[in-house]
Amino acid sequence: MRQSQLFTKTRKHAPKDEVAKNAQLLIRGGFIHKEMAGVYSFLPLGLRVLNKINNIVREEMNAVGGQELLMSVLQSKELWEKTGRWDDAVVDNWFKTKLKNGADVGLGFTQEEPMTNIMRDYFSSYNDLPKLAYHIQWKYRNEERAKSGIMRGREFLMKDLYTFAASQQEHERLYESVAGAYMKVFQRVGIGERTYRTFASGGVFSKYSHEFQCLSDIGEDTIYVSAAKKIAVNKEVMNDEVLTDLGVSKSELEEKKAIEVGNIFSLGTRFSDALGLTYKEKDGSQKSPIMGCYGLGCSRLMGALVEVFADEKGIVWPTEVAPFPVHLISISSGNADVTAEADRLYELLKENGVEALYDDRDARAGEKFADADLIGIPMRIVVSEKTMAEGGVEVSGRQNGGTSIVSENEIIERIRN
RNA sequence: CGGGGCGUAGUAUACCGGUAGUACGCUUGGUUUGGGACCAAGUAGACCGAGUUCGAUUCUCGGCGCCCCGACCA
Repeated sequence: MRQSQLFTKTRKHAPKDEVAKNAQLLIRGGFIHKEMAGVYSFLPLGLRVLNKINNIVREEMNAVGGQELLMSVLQSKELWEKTGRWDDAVVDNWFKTKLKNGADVGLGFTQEEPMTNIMRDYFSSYNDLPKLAYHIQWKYRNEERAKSGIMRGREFLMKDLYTFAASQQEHERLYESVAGAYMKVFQRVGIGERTYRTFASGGVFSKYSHEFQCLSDIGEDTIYVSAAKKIAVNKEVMNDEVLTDLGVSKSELEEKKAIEVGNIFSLGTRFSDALGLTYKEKDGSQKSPIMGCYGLGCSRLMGALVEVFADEKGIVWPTEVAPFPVHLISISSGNADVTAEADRLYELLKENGVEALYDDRDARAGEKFADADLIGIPMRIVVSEKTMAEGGVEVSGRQNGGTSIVSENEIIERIRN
């Protein structure tokens, strides 16, 4: 994409109504636009990042057998009354409204109920189990206090997967399988090393749930971590009993702040029972499937990546989620030969399937470099009089900054590695 | 929801009870051209409402909005 055509522009100053680093940098770079507290629109660059994250999540969910669907945001009151979750006294962050005919509807804050209800139409036999289904959908939660940019909003994009198993053993196998897929997602987006599967409060149907906590000083959660054992415990559930369960002593654990980027739960038969989701066992008996639910905040993860990787110059995107893999910059200084050469390279990249953000703007070098640093694309290719004289293009990495002159023949090869 | 803070051009900021200045941006012209150039001329602003006052952007009250700390976070 030609940067001159991009409708967004960068800004030198962060808006004064944002303190969170992720929001400041994402707004300055033209990735997001604030609509109101806790509500952001995703602009072309931001949407590209979000889609890259979604696709990684999608690939890993598919890899463990997840089937994607898309459930509605509008939710009927009747369904949620069956599980007792319509009541404001039970769930206080519903956004609710009414249809023209007066019927109550809510904007989905999660989808256990509709997912379970959908499966009623299709589950009939033990042969139908196990099943894993997920969607990536906007969630609406009327938070009393939105904060931290896109990390805790009232509207946010979340992947939620649900598993249906015929036995506890099968459920546990699915649970571990999805947990493994989560770690793969976090590895692919570059935070695998610093993300811990963390013991957290389980709710009614299991002793613990697991959170995926990414170490960061700006995190809202406090966890206790053993880097050696790769174990972590949320402060919420930290007590002697938990330590015994995990086989660690308090002295091995270090207190850290962390961002919750995922949370997985065993649900037992709470939802299948309440909504009448059953199947026939071999012996002809009617049984309720055992469920699990697995949330991963895609938009929050995007914010977390900014928080974790950004430096004083701007965002540093991990390669897999960068809006473009390559930032091509022409420093033409009015020299038409340089522009022609950069245009040609842009076309060459395109022909080879490499999507580049091409800074073809009529601007000075300093401005282009500063913008490139802010936008945070991992690989930079510069075409200028200097590089033409040296018979190549200049390649540098956003993270390490080291530059080298590379011949055009080599460049495609290099990008692919 | 308790506590605190803040609303001034597109953005960031300043001053002031007598209608607002600076920087960036943007427009025009010129000189520049590898790390946010320079000169010149332009452009554009007091959240809303009420009150006090001769006069309110400034003071008071209310509303709305935003941020932070805490609580909450299925």
